[in-house]
Amino acid sequence: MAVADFSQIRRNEHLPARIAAQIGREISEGRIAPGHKLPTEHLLAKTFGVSRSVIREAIAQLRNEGLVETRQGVGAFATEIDRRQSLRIEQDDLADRDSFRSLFQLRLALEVEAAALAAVHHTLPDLAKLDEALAQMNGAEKWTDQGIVADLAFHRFVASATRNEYFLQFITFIAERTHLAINAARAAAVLEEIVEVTIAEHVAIRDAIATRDPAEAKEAMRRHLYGAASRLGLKLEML
Amino acid sequence: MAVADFSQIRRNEHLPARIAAQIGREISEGRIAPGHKLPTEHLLAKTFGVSRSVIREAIAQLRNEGLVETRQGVGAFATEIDRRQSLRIEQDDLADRDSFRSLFQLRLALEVEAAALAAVHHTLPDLAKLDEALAQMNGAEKWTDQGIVADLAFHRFVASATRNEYFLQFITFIAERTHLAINAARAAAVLEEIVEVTIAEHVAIRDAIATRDPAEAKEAMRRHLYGAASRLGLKLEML
DNA sequence: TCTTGTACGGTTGTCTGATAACCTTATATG
DNA sequence: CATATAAGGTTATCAGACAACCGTACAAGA
Repeated sequence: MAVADFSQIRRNEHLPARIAAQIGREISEGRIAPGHKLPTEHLLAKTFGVSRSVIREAIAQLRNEGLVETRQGVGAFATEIDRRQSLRIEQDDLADRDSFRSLFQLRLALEVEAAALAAVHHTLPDLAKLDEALAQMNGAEKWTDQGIVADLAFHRFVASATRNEYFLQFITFIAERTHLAINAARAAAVLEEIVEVTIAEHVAIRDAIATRDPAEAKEAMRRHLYGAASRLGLKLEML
Repeated sequence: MAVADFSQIRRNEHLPARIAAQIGREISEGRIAPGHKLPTEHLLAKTFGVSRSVIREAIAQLRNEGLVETRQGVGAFATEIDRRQSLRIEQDDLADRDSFRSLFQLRLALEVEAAALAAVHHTLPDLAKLDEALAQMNGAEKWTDQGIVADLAFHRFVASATRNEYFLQFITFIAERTHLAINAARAAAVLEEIVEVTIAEHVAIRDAIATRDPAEAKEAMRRHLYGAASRLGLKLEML
């Protein structure tokens, strides 16, 4: 684990990223209202005590996120809300237990529906992939990340079997975020329990999908995610 | 309508955005594999025929998306998939009917669950906001965007009443994307039908939430979104 | 008085060149 | 063989200049 610790040392964030984060916060917390103009690049450079090109790189980042739009000769403006082009999940936010639970609750909604869609749309190669992931879970040694990798793969294959690209993107993204957050919390004891107990739950999901039973697939996925949340000490709502 | 047409003229995209899009495509289409190194800034500047600072701004954008990570003195690398920090929905993709239906199906899963959570967690001010949005729907003149604005507000308030920040962010984002796509398709005739027919459906959602009945809230939201999809000519799956 | 054209000042977009900081590899030394 | 140093290459930041664009003010003409 010592080597892993060193690899987790965080490189300092570059100036443009830090400045973009600050300006982004000003905008998302309402201190710069939508449609309003940002200070000029020259003034921002003086204010932050950096060169203008650092400011330009920061604004390029914000522009890419859709938080800011620039007009040559005029200035940079905070956009109206509906111009935002991406959804971000800040990993640091997930260190907060309530935020983590909130994301897990949202993941539940998506994955339960995905299980039902997979029950309808899966193909034989999809089933083979699920079986492969199950086999990797069975072979996973304790105290390693291998069980988690197999778990992520299982969920990714379920999402892929929906034949819906957005379910695949969203579920893969959210599942990875939640697992990264679990890793960061270093709940090593929880990892072991997850690996052992959830194999049966994953098998139940696989079997419900294979028998093309959407209601049972939903139920199996629900049981699995509630179980996972419970093992993580999270209290989800079953509605 | 003529004035509106003129306001839609599109500004040329700046060089860094265009270059970031090209490099991003190379990465997402697998021609630059995860973990592999990009050409140096100097070489990219020569290849694209631009200055190095344009390249740096492009890379800053890609870095912000998590597609690329840079190491000073070494180079820029395409990231492993799990380092991607945001979910994007490209508006152009939603011009494709199947993609639009896929996103709508995902929206269904989220909004149905949100209605149930709102039934449990809403407050009196939440109900007042829902009523306000309903009043705006009633007052909306045909052939304007006002009905859509009220509809978006209604869904945003439902999501807010879940008391779950991620439901709020995700639902707001997806609802706006779908409405922008509808606008872009200029289905003016459909707009009128949406505004008139769906008020009753929204009222049913509001009432189920107010009576704290999660199952009924789910059912009401389901009927609303299936109805909306049907009016848009989309065939969703009810599972 | 109203409309059109021009000038001016300010701001963003891009370019050029330089140095700092970092990383990797090769070579020298004990 | 292990450690230290040098060299070369690359990114990160800085500074300055000019191009392109925009908004406003003012002048000229109808």
